[in-house]
Amino acid sequence: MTARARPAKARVSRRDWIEAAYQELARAGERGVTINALAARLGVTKGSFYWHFTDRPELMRALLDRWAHERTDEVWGLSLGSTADPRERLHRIQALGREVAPIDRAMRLWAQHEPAAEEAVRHADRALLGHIAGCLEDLGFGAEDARLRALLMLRSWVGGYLIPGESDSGLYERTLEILLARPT
Amino acid sequence: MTARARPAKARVSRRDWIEAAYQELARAGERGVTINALAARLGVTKGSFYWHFTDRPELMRALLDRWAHERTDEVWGLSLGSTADPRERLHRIQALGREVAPIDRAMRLWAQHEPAAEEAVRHADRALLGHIAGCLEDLGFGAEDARLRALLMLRSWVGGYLIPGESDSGLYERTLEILLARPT
DNA sequence: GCGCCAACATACTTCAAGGTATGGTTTCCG
DNA sequence: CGGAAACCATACCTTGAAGTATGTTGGCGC
Repeated sequence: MTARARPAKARVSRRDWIEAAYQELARAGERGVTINALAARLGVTKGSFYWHFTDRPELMRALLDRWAHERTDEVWGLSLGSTADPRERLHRIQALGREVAPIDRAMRLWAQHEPAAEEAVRHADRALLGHIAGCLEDLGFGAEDARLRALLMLRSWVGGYLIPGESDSGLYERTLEILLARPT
Repeated sequence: MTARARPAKARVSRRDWIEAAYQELARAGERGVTINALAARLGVTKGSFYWHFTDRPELMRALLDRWAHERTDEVWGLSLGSTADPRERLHRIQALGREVAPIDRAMRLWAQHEPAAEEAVRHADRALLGHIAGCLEDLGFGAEDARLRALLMLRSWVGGYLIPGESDSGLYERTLEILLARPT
């Protein structure tokens, strides 16, 4: 136990910086990740930061890595260790989505003006869409139709980030009903 | 025709500033709307800006107004002057969506960190959702179901802003099919 | 033809954020 | 114990954008 508490003499590791930045990214977006704010939060000054990192871009790259790995693990955890029932798996995806909403939203907003972040989101989405489409195929949808409905599910999901005010409880349930409705 | 060209001696009106800012907002987002950039684009300097406006927030409020009115007119134009066929009207909504995508996206991104913009988007969405739901009711959906499907349509629509890479042609057609599918 | 004022130019200040330079302190290791 | 390396504080520089203060000009009224 190598001194995890820090109330006394600060001493902050590189990982601590990345964690704090990650939290701040999820909370206030990319532009909210400022060196001074993080330093204050960690109880140190910029001197510490520029010891562990050469510049801000390096920190931001580390955040991309951290998110990519976390997201990979999450989708991985969805694939195994779960029921074989496709509907149940889709519900778990939605539940996961609600959990990771803050950081997911921050990443997607960041990706709007940062090619590296865009690439990370693109990559993560490819995996997630594949997983969703897999569930839909297990439910009997054709490959192309499954891909389309998976994309529609993702779009309606992240679309909520950009629509203020609306927060109908039980919306996800009924959304899933519609997306799983067979063409008559 | 009061001298619309400006290659010679600049002379820029307040409306010109708002127009240029509006273009730049749609192109590069809210943070892309800088005084100097607009001045260069208009062939003048900041001195002109601070003549017509007291500060930047005033310009941004003007942009909110301009967008709100434009959006109102658009939704208005959808209501009248159109076919009575609800499906056709939904198609026109989608077509309109493609047209206004840049400024719509910029507004929604801006609304993420600006309460005034959020309120404007909220208000515009309320009207648009009402209109879409109206079309769906005309197609025989119940009021609550229509509201839900309208929201789903809007979400899937704006969700595309935050999902990189995907741009399936003919996606809107098939999306509408799914959203209009009756529960079996 | 003269003044005057709207409309702009120029040069300056301010502020926040990233980044640098350098010196001080703690820790560990021989 | 002594010093080197890790770790951090302090003070400073730089940049870009907003905002200010004041000089300058073109055109219109009369």
